[in-house]
Amino acid sequence: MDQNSLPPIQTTARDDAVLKALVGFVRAEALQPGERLPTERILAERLKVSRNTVREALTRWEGLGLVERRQGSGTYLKAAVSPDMLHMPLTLAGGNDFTSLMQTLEIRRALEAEAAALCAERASQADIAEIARKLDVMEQAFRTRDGMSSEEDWEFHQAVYRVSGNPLFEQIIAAMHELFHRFWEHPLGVRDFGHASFPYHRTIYERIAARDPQGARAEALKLIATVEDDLKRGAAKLKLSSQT
Amino acid sequence: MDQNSLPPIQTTARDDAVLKALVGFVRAEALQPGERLPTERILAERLKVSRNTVREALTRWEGLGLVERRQGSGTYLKAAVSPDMLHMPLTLAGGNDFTSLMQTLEIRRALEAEAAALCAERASQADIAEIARKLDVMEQAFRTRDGMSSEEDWEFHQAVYRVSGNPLFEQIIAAMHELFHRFWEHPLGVRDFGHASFPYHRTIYERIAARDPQGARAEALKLIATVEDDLKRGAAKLKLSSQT
DNA sequence: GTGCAGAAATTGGTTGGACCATTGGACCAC
DNA sequence: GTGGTCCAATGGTCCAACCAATTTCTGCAC
Repeated sequence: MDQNSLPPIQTTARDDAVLKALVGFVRAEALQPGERLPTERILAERLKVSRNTVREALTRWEGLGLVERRQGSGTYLKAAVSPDMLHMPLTLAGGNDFTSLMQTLEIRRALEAEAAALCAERASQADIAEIARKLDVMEQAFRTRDGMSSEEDWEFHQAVYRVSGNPLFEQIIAAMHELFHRFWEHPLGVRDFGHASFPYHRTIYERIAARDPQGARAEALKLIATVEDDLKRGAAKLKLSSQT
Repeated sequence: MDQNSLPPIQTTARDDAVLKALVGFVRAEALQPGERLPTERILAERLKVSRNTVREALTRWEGLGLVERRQGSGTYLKAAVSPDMLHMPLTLAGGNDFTSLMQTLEIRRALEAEAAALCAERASQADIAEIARKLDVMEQAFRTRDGMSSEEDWEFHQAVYRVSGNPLFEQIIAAMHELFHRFWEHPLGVRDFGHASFPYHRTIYERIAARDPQGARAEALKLIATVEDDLKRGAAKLKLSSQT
């Protein structure tokens, strides 16, 4: 017998129903991220459920990053919602040690290479100009501040992800970026972290502008490789200093 | 001044505290996935908080897939927890249409290529033998059932992810696989879906066994390309049939 | 009128207690 | 054994109140 031919039935799902109603409300009112949604008390009254149930539902959304609650102020939409949303909560074991950073970098290498390749395939002239702009800003910041242009660097990469035409790239990387933010800032005490990766930003851009997916992929791989080297150098230095 | 040197204080964070206490409990009791954790009432009493607060905390964990609640039975651990867990909830807009599947495939292509390359770098002799075993099972299933060896196919890929040495690959892909499970089974009505990708499983294995990261990466890219072609064919067929 | 301190209303966070719905085991009749 | 009934345990929901943070309003001094 096919296991799937007799799925478990669904009897009650109050808070799920609340969330579905809320999705409908957001769409009906065309709420944008940042806007405030009705208070818990009003929702409870309108939906004819207890405030407690509303709170459980909102807690779910908060956990998924869809909504932000501010005591005394209200509950605010943080991201666009749609009826056919798919949730993919990932919980990664491991803290901010060398291994975890390395593993994160491997994921980033995978996504970065693919995003650069897709970007080279799909970028319009306007997209290419936009990326060029971000690159200029980044290089400017790099020269004036001599490195540590992490904010502008991030914007350049974000632009590449966006132009790739696949929002999943940006979402996944953004989630990781937020998690490891502190460490991208001061990773293991290596002062010139990311210095070596600088020239590859331009080469990636050039391959994208030349509509060369394979080339863009290769340059992206090189960029991440330099970051990995930096990381290894930092780890080695740490190990050395801890032995003294 | 460094923004991070003065983090906002935590006046109230009851449910977070509950979760932290729960992490401690799980570790202290060495609870394994599948085991039951204390009832909400007991937790509330022990932690000196209201049962409602406990429920909100558990709702968070449930949303993250860490825990499963069964009414009348109890709350069960669904995944390993650790103090330095990192949560990365992703919500993907768009349903199970062609575009979404295509975007998912692009992510998979990125990760698959990288995982195969890492696998080729790091696999031990035992690992290679394990992958060979999965490959044999898959090819066997393919021959006897003439295609549609999705379960065994999945196990082969999982083995590659595992041997890559980076658990993040397996986690991310597993989450996506679960989401799109129904569609990997019967994607857009294409009966021989995945047929064309069959030979590349062996070529990937061969490149891994030969310790050839670049080759493994290239073969993995080819494999996903065939799946993408299948998907496009299916979409075209659908479009055609909807026009009649 | 303007500015500002303090009161008041609003809103999410927490509490305690109650009841409902489901589960799973114990027990019993057949 | 099979099938039923009962019962205690457990998660799900509800209510009413209060706490804490925030926002808004009010009224006074100038």
